[in-house]
Amino acid sequence: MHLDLDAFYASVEQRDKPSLRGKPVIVGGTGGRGVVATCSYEARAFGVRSAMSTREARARCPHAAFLGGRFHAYGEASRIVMGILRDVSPLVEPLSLDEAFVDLAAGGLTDFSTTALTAFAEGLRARVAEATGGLTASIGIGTSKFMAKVASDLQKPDGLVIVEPGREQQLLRPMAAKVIPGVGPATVERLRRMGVQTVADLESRTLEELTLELGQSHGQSLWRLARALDDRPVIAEREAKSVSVEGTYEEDLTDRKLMEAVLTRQAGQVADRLQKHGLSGRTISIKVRLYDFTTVSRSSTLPSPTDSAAMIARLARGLLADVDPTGGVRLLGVGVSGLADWVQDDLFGAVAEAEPEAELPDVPSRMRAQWWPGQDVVHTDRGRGWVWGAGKGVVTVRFETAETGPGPVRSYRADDPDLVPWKPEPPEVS
DNA sequence: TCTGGGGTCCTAGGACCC
DNA sequence: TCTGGGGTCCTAGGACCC
Repeated sequence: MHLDLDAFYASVEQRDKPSLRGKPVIVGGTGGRGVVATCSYEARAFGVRSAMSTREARARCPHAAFLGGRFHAYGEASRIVMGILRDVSPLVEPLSLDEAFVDLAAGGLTDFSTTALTAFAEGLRARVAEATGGLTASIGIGTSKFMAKVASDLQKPDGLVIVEPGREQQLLRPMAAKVIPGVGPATVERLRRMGVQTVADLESRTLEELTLELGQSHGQSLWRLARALDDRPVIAEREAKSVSVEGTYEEDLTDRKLMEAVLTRQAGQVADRLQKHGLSGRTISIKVRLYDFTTVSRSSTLPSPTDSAAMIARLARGLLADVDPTGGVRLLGVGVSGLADWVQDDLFGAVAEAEPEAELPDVPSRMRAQWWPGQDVVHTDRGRGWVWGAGKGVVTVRFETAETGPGPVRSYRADDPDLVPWKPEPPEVS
């Protein structure tokens, strides 16, 4: 079963503010560069859609209520609904605040006749409405995740569709290929060039044709889904793989110092969230969207995971040095991936995430390292060090350990073949 | 003043290792 | 003159989803 709450954020707003009922409500970014997250059906009548720029939504529906969103309220409503679903079956896979798959066979349900499923689903929709103060949900039920999801979309809002076993292909064949999850604008265009518009067209193509055009993974997935072949299980608990914070600014940023300040603040927010969930990660990334909407990312992987705001900020600022922000930057972001569900002992705050001490005492006079001008941390094959100073072709590195604090200081020739310059270009050391 | 923010998954190339 | 075949890890970018 797939359950989808209708126009979720907008519906919560209309529930909580009676004056908004029956009126167009648009929730999303309200600034000059905002987009629509969700809108009520009254707003959809004016052509407003999710992901549309708020600017355009205002032009189409100037009298709508434009709201920034109260995510606490949405989270609360979501928790209530997910709780009801978990009453039905232990196998509930939330996809977002307003959507979930439920494995009905893993729950108590034994009668899968259409009559019994209809009664069950209508009862569930009534329970959701009652427990949430009137929110409506659309439900789809089928023999796979794919079919359930397709079904829940067919009679939105406030609908219920059950696709009986054996009828999958006849339902899918006339539909546009983009009903298949994973087929977005780019794939639609490639398929169109192949002469594929509908699921039936897709089904007529061989596995070889599709994998050649779309790649192994995507091609095979489409070949299977076009035949309604889908055995993906409902997975109740999925672990997070990354944590990130990003922001688009009303006006493009042009000052590097300001960008560094933004990254530093975002690193703090990322670290807070990591710490709240007991997570830490090895790979620190930044995302930079330039004035022309081109997006670049840079990342760097540490020898061991961190959840330290200072460490993440230091790395993020260092990564920015490798990006040319000429023309202005509209978005900046910081992320941490390669998550581990444990945190290293943090004896010295920001600088305590040293290598295991056993690797440090014997600091070699030569080592492989990554360093570039402006970077104040060096990762080596023997451990981590802080750049103490750099000049006259020499890099001085101070090593620290959690046990002893500041450790030995060593100098390395910057042109030493074993002190490998980090990309992209050999650094000019002045 | 076109085009959010939080994610996931995939691909491709290079370094490196045996 | 000719230079394998697996595998892993890392980085960058892109497509996609809600």
